[in-house]
Amino acid sequence: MLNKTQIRQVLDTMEEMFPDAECELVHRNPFELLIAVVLSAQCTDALVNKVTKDLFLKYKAPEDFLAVPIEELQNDIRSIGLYRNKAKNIQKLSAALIEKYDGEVPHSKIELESLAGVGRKTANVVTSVAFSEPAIAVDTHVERVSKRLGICRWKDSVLEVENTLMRKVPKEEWSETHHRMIFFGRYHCKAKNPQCGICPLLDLCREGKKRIKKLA
DNA sequence: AACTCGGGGCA
DNA sequence: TGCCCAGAGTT
Repeated sequence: MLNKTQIRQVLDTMEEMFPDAECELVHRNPFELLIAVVLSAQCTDALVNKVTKDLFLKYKAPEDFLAVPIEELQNDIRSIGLYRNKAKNIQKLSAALIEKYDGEVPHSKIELESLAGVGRKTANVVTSVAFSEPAIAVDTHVERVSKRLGICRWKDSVLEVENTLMRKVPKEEWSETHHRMIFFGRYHCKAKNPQCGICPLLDLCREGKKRIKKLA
């Protein structure tokens, strides 16, 4: 297991590799952010950005999503995949916002997770990005990278990975850490073809060294 | 813990 | 073509 000093090195190196690692969603208001993140499940953020660009010209508030038949909403988000579930969730979620939260996006993770289509990761991202409450949303990239590097154990659950990261990373860096690890995982420490041969973190990486030895 | 939804992107 | 994706809900 990596100690705090080693994790410090890891994060600094990731920042050098991906200096621009930041979420484009930062510039949205809380409602648009929530919708965008719900839509982003199992598809790339590039695609989400493309779709939401037009989407938010038409739908600006929860009422707007309820004003159309579900087939129309489905069609508007069709290219994003999983669109039937997502359209249904967005209408349910919009109704809940109006009924329970006066049309506003709630701030607490518990309330957010009670909304249709919003799970732990989405709630983390929204509280972190929209309300500046520190959080580390553990997705597949963060989990894989943490396990390969030895920041946590292989068999750790998502929740354990999250707790370990929160314990070992200073709170004010949780949000950046999340984005750095995602970029690192997506473009470098890939699930299928990790770039261990050219990885500046190889010396620190348990799995990477194993992998290199195996290839040799 | 495993399965499903699903079109787009990439090899 | 086939495989995977910045997930959540259900069984």
